[in-house]
Parts: sequence; C-alpha cells; structure tokens
Amino acid sequence: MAAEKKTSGVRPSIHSVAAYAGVSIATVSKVMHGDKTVRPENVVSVQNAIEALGYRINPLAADLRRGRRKLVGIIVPSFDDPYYASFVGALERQAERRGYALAATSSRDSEKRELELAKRMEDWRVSGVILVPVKDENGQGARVLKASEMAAVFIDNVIGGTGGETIAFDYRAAIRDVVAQTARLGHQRMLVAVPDVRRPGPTRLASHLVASLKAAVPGAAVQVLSTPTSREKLAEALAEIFGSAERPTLVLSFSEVAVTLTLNIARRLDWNVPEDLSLFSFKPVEWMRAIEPAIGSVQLPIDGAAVTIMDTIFQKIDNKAAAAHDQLLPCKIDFGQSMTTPRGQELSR
Amino acid sequence: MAAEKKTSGVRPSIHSVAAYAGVSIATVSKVMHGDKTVRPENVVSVQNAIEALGYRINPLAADLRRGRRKLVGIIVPSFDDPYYASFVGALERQAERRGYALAATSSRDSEKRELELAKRMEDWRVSGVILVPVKDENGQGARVLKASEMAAVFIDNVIGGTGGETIAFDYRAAIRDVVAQTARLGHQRMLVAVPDVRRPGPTRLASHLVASLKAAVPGAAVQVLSTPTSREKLAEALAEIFGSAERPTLVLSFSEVAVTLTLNIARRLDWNVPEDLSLFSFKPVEWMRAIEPAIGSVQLPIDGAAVTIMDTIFQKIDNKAAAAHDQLLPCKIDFGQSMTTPRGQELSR
DNA sequence: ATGAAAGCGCTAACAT
DNA sequence: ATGTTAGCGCTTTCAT
Repeated sequence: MAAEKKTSGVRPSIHSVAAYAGVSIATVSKVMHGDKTVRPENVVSVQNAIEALGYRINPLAADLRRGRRKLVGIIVPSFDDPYYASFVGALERQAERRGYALAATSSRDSEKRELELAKRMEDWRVSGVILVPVKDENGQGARVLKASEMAAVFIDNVIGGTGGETIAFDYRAAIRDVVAQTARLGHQRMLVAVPDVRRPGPTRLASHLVASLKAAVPGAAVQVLSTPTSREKLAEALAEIFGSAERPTLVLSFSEVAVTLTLNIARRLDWNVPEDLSLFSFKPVEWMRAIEPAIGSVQLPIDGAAVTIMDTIFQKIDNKAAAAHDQLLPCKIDFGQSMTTPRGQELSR
Repeated sequence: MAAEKKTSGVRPSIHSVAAYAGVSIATVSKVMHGDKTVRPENVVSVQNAIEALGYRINPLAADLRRGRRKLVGIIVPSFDDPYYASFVGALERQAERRGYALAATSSRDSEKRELELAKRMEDWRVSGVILVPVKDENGQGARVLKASEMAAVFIDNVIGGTGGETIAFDYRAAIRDVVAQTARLGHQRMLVAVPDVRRPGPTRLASHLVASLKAAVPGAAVQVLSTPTSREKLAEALAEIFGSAERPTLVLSFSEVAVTLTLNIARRLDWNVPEDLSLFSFKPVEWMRAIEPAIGSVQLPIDGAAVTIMDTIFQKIDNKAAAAHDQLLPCKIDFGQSMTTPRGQELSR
C-alpha cells in the first residue's frame, strides 16, 4: 500500500520536516526520539510530514553532535576462518538487538594492522570494541583500546588473569578432559599438530596440551608437529611420522588440514580409525561430525558466547562499571567415535 | 622512539592544532589534505602541532560536511558461508587499497533485512554498495540501491542481462564443461543435490544443470534431491537413492554436506570413488581437494573477482559512468580424481 | 509544550 | 598564502 516517497534526488533534512509540519526542528527531534512532552496533535503532524517526505535521520549528523555512535566494532584476525566468521554473524545479531550496528574488520593476523584498526575505531567514535587479538590482549592495539574511553572486551586469543576484561572459551578445561581420556585409554605415544605459526593463540594451547599430557601420562612420548606452510610438506611430514616403528597411537590436532591428511594417510595404510589410530580435533569443523567415524572435537557454543560478550560490553557502555573478573566460557566435548584404546593395550582397570 | 602523546581524555580538534601552530584552521585543513599552496614553514609547524597533540581527523565531521563517506558497503547473505566470508576479506583489502573502508553486513538470507540494510547504507552515506542478493538483483533491496545516488554492483546471485550492473562467475560455462565430461564418460543416471532452499541462486543453477544434462545425454535419468533441513534426513534420502537398483552412477552436488554424506555412504557400501560412483562438487571447499581421491570441484578465483568488483564500483564512484554490460568471470574446473566411466560402460569412441 | 540558538569538527568558497 | 565565514544536519540547553 505504501506509495513511493521522495521523487527528488536530495534527501529531506530535519528542517524540511519542521517546515512541512509547521513546527520547529526541536519539536521534530523530540518526536523522533519519542519525547513525551510534545502535544499529541503535533506528534501526528510531524509523523505525517516524516511519512510524506520519506524522512530518515542522518546518523552522521546525530552522532557528530552526540560525540558517540551507536556502533560497536569488532576486529577479528580473519573472516576466512569459519570460527571467526561465525562470531561476526552472531555478534552482528546481538548488537542489532540493542539498536546498535556492528562494524566488522579483520586484522589479517597482523599486529600492525590491528593497531591501525584500533585507532580507526577510536576515530569512528564507536561505543565499544570487541577485539580478537592476533597475539594476546597485551599488544599495542589492545593498549590503544584500553587507554581510550571506548568500552573494550578482548576475546578468544587471550591470556587473562590481569585486567578482567577478557572472555574466552575454557579450552584448558577441554584439554584437561581430553588428556584424562587419553590417560584412561592408555595411549603412550601421541602426536600434537599445531596450526599456522601466525596464530599464537592455538599455539599456546598446544603447548599447554603437551605439558598436560606429559604430566598425566608418565613416560609419554609426545611429538609436536608445527603445520608447515604447504599441504604437501605437511603430508610428507605426517607420512614419515606414521611410517616409523614408534608411531603415535593418537593424534590431537589444532589444525583442520592436519586432520584431513591424517585420515588420508590412515586410509592409504588401511588403518581403521579409531582401532588403529585414535584422533581428536581441537578445531571444530562441521564435516568432522558428519563423517564416519565421527571425529571427536571440541564444540564451541558461539551464539551463547556472543550474548555474553555483548552483555559485557554493553554493561561497560552503560554503567561504565568494569566487570571485575575474566570470564571463562564452558565448551562441550564431543568424543565422537574416533578415540579408543591403542592396539595391544588393555584398558587400565 | 615515538613518545606518548595525548594525556588528556579529550581529543584535539582542528582548532587546537591551529592554535598550537599559530595558524588558522583552514591552513591546518589544507596541510591535512596536502594542499600545495601552504608555505613550507607553516606546513612544518602544523605537522609539529599534529604530532605533538596526536591529532587525527574526525571522519564524522569531515564526511558530514562532504556529504559522502569514504566507505563502501557490502551486504552478503551470511558470514558463515566461507565463500562469502572470503569475499568480504578480499573486498576489504581492495577497498583499503584505495583509501576506503568496507562496511560489512549480512542479510541472513532475508530479503526484508536486505532492504533494511540497503536503507542503512543510504543513511550512512556510503559511496558505493556491493550487494549479493538473497534472491536476485530485482528485489526490493536492489531497487533501493539502484534508485539512490550510491554506486551499486550486484554480484553472485544474479540473473543479469538487464541492467549491466551485475558481476558473477560464469557458472553456466562450468556447467557446460561438467555436462560435456559427463556425456563423454557415458553416465546415464545421475543425482543432482541442491542446497538449502533459502538460497535461490544455487537452486537456479541446479535447474540449469538438470536441463543441460537432459539435453546433452539423451534418455538421461536425472534425479534431483533438495537438501532437507536435517543431516539425518538427508542421509536417509541418499541411502534410499543409492539402495535402489537404478542407482545413479554420478553425483553432482551444490551442497557440501551432500558430498560428505555421499562419501560416507559409499564407504559404508564399500564402493570406491570414482570406480563405483563418480562425484563432482559445484561448491568448492578446501578439504575436497585435500582428500584422496581428490573430489572434482569448481574453483572460484575470489581474489581476482574482488579486484574486478572494486574496479567496477570505483569506476562508477569516480566517473559516474555506468559499465554498459554485465560481467561474467571465468572459473576453473578441477576434476580431481572423482569422475570416471560408469561400471560396465565403455568410453564412447 | 515549544522554539531559538549554540555548537559538534570539519570543508570549501571567498576575501584579503 | 592565509584567514574568515558559512554551513553540513543534528541534539540539547535554556528561555518563553
């Protein structure tokens, strides 16, 4: 039913609306913001004018005047990682539920760029910034954010324990559980695949995993494989490892491609997963749960996390009250069917 | 070496800089924009002031005055699809090469939301908008974009042939090649897996594929499977199809999960790919090329496409000259090792 | 309940 | 070469 408004190329301003309605711009502004001190008849005529002219507020002008924008920024290492992409989508939804827009940017795993983006957020007068640090929450970008008057929250690639402004999945708990299961099943030789060197976060976790394994399994032989740049090199490295007599009986991977290639090699050698080789992925990817056998993996409740994150940042935006403690979000583990007792071992007790 | 600037909480304006340097704000503005008509000594003192105060321009004020922002918007159906996520990353880079920022948003497969976002882009005074339509370039969102004075380009989910403002991969050429190969190998019975019903784009292409198959292979039996909502239902449907006597010898899929489940079933039935079942994916996903046998798939040169897209939109922003024709970008096909002659068939001639 | 007026920080036209 | 000035479109006192 709604007819076409606005034939002219120039957009109506608050002045046009005021003139059309026969009131002052202050009154129009009040109507736009639902101020109760406007006479009902004036509210109506202003609304008519708005409708007739197809007026929409110019957020640039409003925000310039106000000094802060209804905008929260996010800086992720990259959009290509479905994990981060998923965060962006979920956070966009959460921001908009509160009448804010999300300004999404990517640092491309560069701390230099992260710093630039932090400054851009400041320049843009966003109300808050969510940063997934390239390295951790003590980098230069994070420093800028902390020093500014914007609300800031650091997520995912964080160390925590200091500021009380970090939120992350409780990966250490997940590691604890997987290590416990590993010990219970009796694995003695394992391979830990660490991802892309440009991603310090998972690398830190992998180190923690290695340490935990050694602590939990006395005499454990833990091999670490840093994911090389090319798929071919990685495949070679894996083949060599699996070719040795002292081959690992369990692969714990932080890298999707390492899981894929491990499955390839297993198939080529005619090994069954999990009977001949156990496997677990700390990087959750859709297909791992859809194949047979289902590959065990950590499950991250991203939508829920997005709610927590947005709540936290709006708490800061509104109250200016800083949350006093770092937040650790639980993550579930789906062991799938990919881990069992190693060949020739009995399940201890 | 750079010392800490700006101890105060309030950001310096162009006035502070002018005062500090002992010049007028007009001069500061000129220096900021590299105007050559400023005395070198003044340039220096202004630069010193900027440095000393840690001044950065307020883009809100500048853009309000200018009436247009150095910003191009993009609206994708979702960030979760790695294909679109990849576009966002590549386009962000391209925009920034030209000194523009990218405002990335997602329509969540909703035309209603697409319309809202189109209006938001208008409100934000972005210079140009790249839209991946939920349905096609004739929706309401696209209409708003066309009517506005913003430059607009419609990509990927487009029909084309009308406006000359669309850019898409040449999927029909890819389909042609795959159909030719199918005919050459002698397949008679095939299954086409269509994805998510909320994605009209691939659905259109799938229809075209079906028609092409029927045209190229006389008497072909082409089954179409619309991807149901749940993985379980899809698995069931596939199992039933493969259980029948007249089972397809080739699967052509527009859906990642359909490929995964097909591989599952093949393995369970102890079929080899491609000897017992040929497979091709129109949805390119990393792992398909990393497994053995490598699954054939269409390869989309997204980075190159991003360059073309940005070039096109900046052409419109700068010249106001509309490109007169729709653009079709070539895509490569990687047949991998997943297609061969069906059992008991000879390769014709 | 309403409107006049003073900016927010900048650009650009115009004088000088 | 430089400065003055008039806005961009809005919000927000502050009188009335």
